[in-house]
Amino acid sequence: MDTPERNQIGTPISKFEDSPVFNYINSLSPIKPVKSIHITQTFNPLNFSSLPSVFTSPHVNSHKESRLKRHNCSDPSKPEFSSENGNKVCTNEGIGVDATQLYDNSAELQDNFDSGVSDGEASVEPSGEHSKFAIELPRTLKYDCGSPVCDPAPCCGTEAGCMPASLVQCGQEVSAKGSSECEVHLSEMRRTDQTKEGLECDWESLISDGPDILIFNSPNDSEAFKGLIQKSVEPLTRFCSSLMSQLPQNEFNDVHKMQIVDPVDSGELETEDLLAKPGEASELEEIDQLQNNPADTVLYKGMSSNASEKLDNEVGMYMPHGSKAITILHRGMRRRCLDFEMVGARRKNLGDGSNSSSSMLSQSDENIACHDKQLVPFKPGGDSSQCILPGIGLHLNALATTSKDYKNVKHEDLSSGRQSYLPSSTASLHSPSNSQEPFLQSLATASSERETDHGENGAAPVEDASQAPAYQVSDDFNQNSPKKKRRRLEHAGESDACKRCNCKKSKCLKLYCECFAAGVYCIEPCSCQDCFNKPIHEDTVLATRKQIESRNPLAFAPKVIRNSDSVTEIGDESSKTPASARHKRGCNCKKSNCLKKYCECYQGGVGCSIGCRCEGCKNAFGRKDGSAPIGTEAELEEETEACENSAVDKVLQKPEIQNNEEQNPACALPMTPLRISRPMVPLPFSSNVKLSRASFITMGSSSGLYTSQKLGKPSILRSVPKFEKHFQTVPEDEMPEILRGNCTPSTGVKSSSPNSKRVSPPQSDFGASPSRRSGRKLILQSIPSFPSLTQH
DNA sequence: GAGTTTGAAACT
DNA sequence: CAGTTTCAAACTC
Repeated sequence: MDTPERNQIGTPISKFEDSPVFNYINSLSPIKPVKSIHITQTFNPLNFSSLPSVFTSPHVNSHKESRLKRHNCSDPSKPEFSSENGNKVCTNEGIGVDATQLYDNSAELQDNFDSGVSDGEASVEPSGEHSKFAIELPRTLKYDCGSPVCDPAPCCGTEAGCMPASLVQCGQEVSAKGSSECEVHLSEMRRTDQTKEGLECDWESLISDGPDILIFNSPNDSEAFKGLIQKSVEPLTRFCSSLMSQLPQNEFNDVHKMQIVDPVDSGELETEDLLAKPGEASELEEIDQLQNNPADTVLYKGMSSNASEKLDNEVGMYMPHGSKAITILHRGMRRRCLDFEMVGARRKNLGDGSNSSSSMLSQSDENIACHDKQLVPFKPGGDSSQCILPGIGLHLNALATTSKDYKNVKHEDLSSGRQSYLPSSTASLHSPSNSQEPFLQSLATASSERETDHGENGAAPVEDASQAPAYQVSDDFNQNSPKKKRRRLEHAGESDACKRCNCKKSKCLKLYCECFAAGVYCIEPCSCQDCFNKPIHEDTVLATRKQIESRNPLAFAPKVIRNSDSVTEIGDESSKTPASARHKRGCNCKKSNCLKKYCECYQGGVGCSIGCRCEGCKNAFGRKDGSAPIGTEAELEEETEACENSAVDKVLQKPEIQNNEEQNPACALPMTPLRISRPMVPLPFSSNVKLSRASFITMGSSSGLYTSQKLGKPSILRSVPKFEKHFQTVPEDEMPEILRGNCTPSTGVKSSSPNSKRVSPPQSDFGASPSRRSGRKLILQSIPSFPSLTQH
């Protein structure tokens, strides 16, 4: 494919169509067309516009679904287009026509990429717009990845933790399939949310069936990375991806270096610089750097030679960034869903793993496991959610809110992660990474070294990472009794990703089980009996989840929605409820006065709202009547109450939490990347309930994420600040989204969900309230980063 | 560690 | 939709 096609890439689509090559390609396997379509979509700015829709969640899903169907019907000629493809196309919406046109191009591009090494060049050649676009995406991704912690951390020995979502997914997908397919899968995964169960099946089948070797085929790691990125971003076209792959790599490399040298500032500066210089020049510079930095090239690109083994490592290296970016988009979904789904995928891959290098799989698994473990904590919260993140469920939220002791959380996450065998890396990824960030930061230096090593020596890093946490793990193991667990949770941050349940009759397949509710698998530390919430019973878990979600679409959604302070200020309810965040459904406390953890609001560190049906509410975070103290007041109250109650934990922990939240916008805003991701992610999971909320994350799911960012020290996260702004705004959005989707009658979620009653109040408030509007505006603004890319 | 309390989740 | 039961966490001793 070295032929003229490359040159053509940059040329207008029309030319492609006319070109014989185009026709030839069309005649070729249908598969390519699909991918191409996918890619094309990514290019089209409209696609980005579609992203927002994704944010909307439930009702959005419905839209997408309808669209998908339409597309599918429209493209009967292309049997190859599975529902998945259709979905993809649909997501692009307005793009439809363009997609078809680009379709061919994309195919060509793919061929070129496949051919090999030339990718980057080819991608570069394309017109400035595309290239810029591609570049921007990577940047955005970086931002998303955002939290410096996450990025660096992954690189660090802790990779397991960091790698998480992106790696997990990428690793799984990549390992199992090819980068190209990974893209498809990612899109599918997104879609799955949107699409219905049927689609899920397809997705799974694809994963399982997917060529194991695509990765190997990929000329270099960059492609795999690209794939990941693309997956995350769908909108990117292949050549764009190629550009991204190069640029991102460079950037990433630089970032890593910067981080290593000066973890704190370097990251941000770079990101800023990149942002400031979106132009081609920057790209060229980056490219030049890559070329000039043999080491980097070796790390990222060099893989091609030794490939399989190194790929994993490299992928891990890359993935964090790409994955993060992706995660940002998909975080919400991934947290939980990823945990479960991904696990399944991974299993399949493992099962099939025999073909590809076992070593790679094992490594990826380890990484994933680590991530999962981290995630487990959560939150899912993201990162997965993730633990995603801490995923996003209560855990995630709690994590976000309670990010009490980052260190503690980290320990738990890590320990739990290691101990537990969590397959779901994706969901947890987000959250986990975040949660771990602090910890990672502490390890930063070591990690940085590891990264470098890692890039060079794939396997070693992983082992190191595993080892590093080991000591922590031991601690956790020592504490198995419920009380100990409790203490752990309390100290570590209750919510943190590692939730440990003690279920005896529910088999951990009901929302009674915190682990299950958080979208994470139970792990060793759990004292549950007859536990089915394990990867082994993935099918059962998924089925149960679906069932529960069918009853209540929001069942796995984060229970606590946090609004930014600004929003609260603006918001109508917010005025009433000082708390920055609100419990999704509201509590129903009657005896605890909302002063104990029996109260979900209190547990989540949020004030009670109108939606609460509690009696005698004295929630320190904010009373139902709105008298609740805001900010300092709340803290004071808490402290006083804590003193009264002699709840030492409360005094120590909660105040911190509040402080964290308020002080750190990111923290305050559950929105951390995870949440943002959530919105971005197609809640559509509806079909795949799994993905839907998980936020992880939280962090849902990806709960861990929140904490990480919040907790994350500025130094590491510095690069993040900008993101935080976006996120902050986003968080607001998130609430609205959740609420919207659920609340708005149109969404239908409400109707379906038993909780709709409870939910509705807050929703209505948000919807009507100006605050909410502001939230949207913010969202739009915040989102721009993505759109900006599209604009080109 | 055992027992009690509590409120969400699940069921009818 | 309301009421009841089940469940597991939170809490107390």
